[in-house]
Amino acid sequence: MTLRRHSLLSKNVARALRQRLRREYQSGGRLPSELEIAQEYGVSRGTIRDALAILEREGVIFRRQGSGTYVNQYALNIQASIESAYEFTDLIRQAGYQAEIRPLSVERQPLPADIAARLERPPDSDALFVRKLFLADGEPAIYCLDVLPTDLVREPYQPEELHAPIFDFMRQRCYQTVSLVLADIIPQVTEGQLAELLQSPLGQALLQFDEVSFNTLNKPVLFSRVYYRDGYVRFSVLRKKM
Amino acid sequence: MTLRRHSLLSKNVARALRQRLRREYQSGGRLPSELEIAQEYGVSRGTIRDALAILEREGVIFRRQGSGTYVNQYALNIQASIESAYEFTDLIRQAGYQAEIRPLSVERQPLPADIAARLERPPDSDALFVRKLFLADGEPAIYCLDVLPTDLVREPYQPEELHAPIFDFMRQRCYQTVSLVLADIIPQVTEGQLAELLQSPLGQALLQFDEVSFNTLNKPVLFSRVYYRDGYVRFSVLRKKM
DNA sequence: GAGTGGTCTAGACCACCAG
DNA sequence: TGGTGGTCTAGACCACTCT
Repeated sequence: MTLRRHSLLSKNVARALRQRLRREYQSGGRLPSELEIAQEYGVSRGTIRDALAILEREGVIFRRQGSGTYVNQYALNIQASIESAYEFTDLIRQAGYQAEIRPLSVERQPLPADIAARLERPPDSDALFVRKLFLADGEPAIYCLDVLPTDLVREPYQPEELHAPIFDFMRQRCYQTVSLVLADIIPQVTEGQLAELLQSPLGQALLQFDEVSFNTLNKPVLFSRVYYRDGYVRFSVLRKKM
Repeated sequence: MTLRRHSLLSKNVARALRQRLRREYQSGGRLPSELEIAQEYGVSRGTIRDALAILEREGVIFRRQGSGTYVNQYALNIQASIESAYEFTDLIRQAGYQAEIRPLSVERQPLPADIAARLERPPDSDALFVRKLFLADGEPAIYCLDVLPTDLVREPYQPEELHAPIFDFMRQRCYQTVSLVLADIIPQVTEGQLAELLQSPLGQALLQFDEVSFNTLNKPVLFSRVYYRDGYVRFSVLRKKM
């Protein structure tokens, strides 16, 4: 069994500090010095700095050399950080709505050329096309098309399994773990079928994400095209100046 | 004078490695072990790990415990990483176009309530409204409105100075350094004035960024609303699974 | 079992900020 | 001038991967 110590001391401290910030520093303020925190948690200063680095990357704190470590009260309330790959249902719930999945279809089709190229597969090779709709308080909020090359599937499965999150399916039936997602952000306008599916008026703006997912060996294993209706889910980005 | 050593050893190594990757690892591959790299550069393993951590955050490499450090050839060619705050002209140039700035207007107006709230200012307090257009190969690509509270301006200035990047103006005339930008990503449709300005047909999709910039003390100092025409600049996001 | 990355420690010196 | 964060070192042990 994995020991608690390994791989988690700094992360544990980061988690503890994060909770403490939400409790005691809602309106900002300065943290104790790194040395004090280190002594308080009984770890070395380096470990504390690792923990603080995690929180700094999240934007939750910022540091000023010679002065101290401060809390960023604004970053505590970001709706959906674009850098974390959440499940869609989590996204919807975090935005304050009741989440629901509506499976639409599962088909086997040949890969169109553009998707084949991004998956580094020969064109017209066989793939699973899985279409799903995600509802927020009963209203369509997210439409998702997943394209999975058929030859990756290693185990037999029930069709219903494709209604669950695709990453779970890939782990269990393809032995593929996704570790990285490269997404293109594309503004889009509702038209044609999309209007019906999302019950969105023609000409309304949407956010389209074209995503390629890579496994731990950095090979592309999944293409996804996702449409977000504005209003239900909104993304925030934290840009740091260097 | 600041010594070369301080604050830069790991960043220097990161830069050197980044260049080396672009030269020698365009199609992926495995790096030497951390110990070997450390000896090669004559630094400790900890410093190498700091450097590799920078590259890993950029997505340029990924590591597999017990196996090695590998190059991610896909992340090398991202057009515009959404997490770095570039100048607009850089964005356009990186996309392969000739960049040009066209100043539109500078006005003093009272702050509307929604922007005032995000800047934590009283409504109707005075602010500078700076409007600019950025062209790619002569075609409108980005429209930008900057809203700067007037009381932040500390030094007299020439109107032309507001044609330069706003962050430069803030540093020089307001003594304000922006260290963090919080952006909301909003899909939008061309309409009204925007169509004329961007010379974009009505009903075309745009990307709108609503940004609040914070200074080093984490106080909001600038609101910006930016519209990107799709096609000229496209954003990519790298999502890491944890 | 040998080699890799992941984590942690203890100590040092530096640049920066504030009183 | 004392305290803070920023950086670097040398060494240790661990879990994981590969063969």
